[in-house]
Amino acid sequence: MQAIHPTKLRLLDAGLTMLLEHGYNDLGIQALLTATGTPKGSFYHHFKDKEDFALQVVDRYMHAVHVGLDGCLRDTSRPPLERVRLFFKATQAHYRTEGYMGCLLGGLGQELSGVSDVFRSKIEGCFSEIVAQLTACLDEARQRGEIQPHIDTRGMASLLVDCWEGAALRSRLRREAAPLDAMLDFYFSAIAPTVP
Amino acid sequence: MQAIHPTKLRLLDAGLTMLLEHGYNDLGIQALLTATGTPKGSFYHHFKDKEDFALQVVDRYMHAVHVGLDGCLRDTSRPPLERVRLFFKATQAHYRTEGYMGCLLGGLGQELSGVSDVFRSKIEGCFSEIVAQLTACLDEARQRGEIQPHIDTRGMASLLVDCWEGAALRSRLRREAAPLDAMLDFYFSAIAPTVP
DNA sequence: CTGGTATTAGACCGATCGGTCTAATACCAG
DNA sequence: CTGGTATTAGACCGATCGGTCTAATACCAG
Repeated sequence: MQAIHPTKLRLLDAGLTMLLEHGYNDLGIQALLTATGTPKGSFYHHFKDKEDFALQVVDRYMHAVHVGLDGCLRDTSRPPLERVRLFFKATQAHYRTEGYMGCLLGGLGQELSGVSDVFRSKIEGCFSEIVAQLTACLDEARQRGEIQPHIDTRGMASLLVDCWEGAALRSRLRREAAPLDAMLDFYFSAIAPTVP
Repeated sequence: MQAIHPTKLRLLDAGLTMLLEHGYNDLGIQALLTATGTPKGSFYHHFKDKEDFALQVVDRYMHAVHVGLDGCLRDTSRPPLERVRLFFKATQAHYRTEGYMGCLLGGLGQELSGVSDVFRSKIEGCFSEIVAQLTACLDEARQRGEIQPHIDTRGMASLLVDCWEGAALRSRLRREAAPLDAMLDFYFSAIAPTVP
């Protein structure tokens, strides 16, 4: 594995924050260069074009997501459903540090999927990777009898991700965590009702 | 009530479709003018600027939403929960006619809320209008005992809208209705479980 | 130190952006 | 028909966009 050149890393890091705030079309290359003190030649040395850059930012974002998923979902000291919930609570905590700007995948997905099949399939691919990880954990919950045996775990994982993205949008609009909490409470009480 | 000038109407109608597909920043004024055969002078006669235009497109979108809400939710021949569900099924049918491009509010909300407080509060205002209408209908369901009496109807209405938006994004990414159906099935079976 | 490659530096490019402006024309009230 | 206003028409504007290019410089292997 080749180390990432520090200049490239700086651009990708700034790109994540700036893409989250501005989206794709409102983010000018020049603004990125000014913010990071990078000359234009460096940018086009490390990236083919703006699209390539944004796709690599998404890759880095997804790398972080996978680290989070692995860290939470493989913690066998906790019951599987609790691990899933912890992952989303951790994600929520991360959103807070960014000022509740929502999820990069949701943002770019909404902005670009009508216009770019490259981004559309890229983002859809990211979501389905996340769904796959969550599905495995829900399967484990089903095996342990924590959720009912007839449940379609893949469908339930997909639903969870979808609803989460909706709550993340609302959280972005309101700049607060409440919609995320409400969504998680509803989902988990519905999937594993506490029997009185 | 003053009649809307036909040119303005043409621009607003085309704007709805084009904003849904392209989003705000990727939609050029010139593209809109070419698509509608309108000279630039007309555009700036009817609209102060691009932002004013987009906000008026949102107003028209919301007008249609309110017509749909009124049409469904006031149909007292059906139980309230069924009316709510019918509203979303009708919305889903409308998405289909646009090729599953999702919801304009979700699209513009994601793209612009990080960068424009005008749009952020506008879109949030739209969502809370919808939530208010749905809340009234859920209240009616609660009165009739179709949902449990302790339920926070406003919270449940807000949640419904949020999850719907998430499912609409996924539907946009996948260009199909499945995520919308899955979300509605889950929500309604959770809020009013069919007792075996 | 030497030579070759990776990277930086930023001037420069055409295209397009949103928006302005003036003159021509359509429309409508009297 | 007349006069005044609403609307159309599109040339034009500066600013900025993403991207290219060449020369200078940094870096690293031998």
